[in-house]
Amino acid sequence: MMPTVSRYRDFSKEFNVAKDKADLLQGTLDMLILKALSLGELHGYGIIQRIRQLSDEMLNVEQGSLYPALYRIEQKGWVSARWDVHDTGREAKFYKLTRTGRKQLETQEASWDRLVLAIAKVRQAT
Amino acid sequence: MMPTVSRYRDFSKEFNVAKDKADLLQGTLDMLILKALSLGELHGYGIIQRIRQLSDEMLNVEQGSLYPALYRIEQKGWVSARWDVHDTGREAKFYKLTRTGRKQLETQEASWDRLVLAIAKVRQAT
DNA sequence: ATCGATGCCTAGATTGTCAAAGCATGACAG
DNA sequence: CTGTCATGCTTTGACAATCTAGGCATCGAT
Repeated sequence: MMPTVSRYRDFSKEFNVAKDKADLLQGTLDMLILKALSLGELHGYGIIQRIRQLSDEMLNVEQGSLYPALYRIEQKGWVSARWDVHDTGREAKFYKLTRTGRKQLETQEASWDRLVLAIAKVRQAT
Repeated sequence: MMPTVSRYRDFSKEFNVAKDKADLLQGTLDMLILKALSLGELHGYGIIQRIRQLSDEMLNVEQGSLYPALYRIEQKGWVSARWDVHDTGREAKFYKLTRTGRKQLETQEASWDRLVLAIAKVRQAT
């Protein structure tokens, strides 16, 4: 046993730069989108703004993250989409929570709560 | 040799024990490892057990996640490693938090708190 | 005329986690 | 003695989600 040389890939080039804005953790975006939509029908770009606003500018969802996520979520039947014109006269794709989506939101929130609790337990250890 | 697939089998399903096991979200593992090591020097396998125990069995870190993470973390200088023999007489690779690692733990904990807060803000919206 | 904000979409890269496998040793039951 | 199990480290490959960085189009204001 006891190998002398490690052969894991070398990530040492990375340098940790402090960012003022927090990157989303994988798995949280769906919940945020569903939550945003639970407050009412909304189009993609509006979802980004709503999440940013509700989080006091702490969460910034990139478009390149959002739209694929919306597609994914729609495929799963958690939201339904339709093109519509909104007050400004511009067209946009409006998303609406389905019943399944609302269920899913509850599930994901419960999951999130469990994770937060579990991590809190670890962190409070002395 | 290797008995079919049994080694990593999830016995909670077979024994019908509701584990409520949460999958780790990407980005949380480093913090958990650093936290575990902040309680004292430990080897890899022990880190897994410690995290599982501290989280009341809610968090289960796979070996295939842990060891690459440890390597990554060591490359960043957050931990130092040395081979040693422990009380059982077996060899193991012991990891120890460096000063940089302790700072990093604080940073990641602050980050985590910010994320949890931000998500809480979104979630409490009506 | 230009420019920023709005609005949607995509390709590619990155990255972390997991599943699964291999190897090795010690303890212990049979 | 032999087999099995828990311990212990390593590696490969798959996978999924996010981000970067573009593209396109419309609109209002300068």
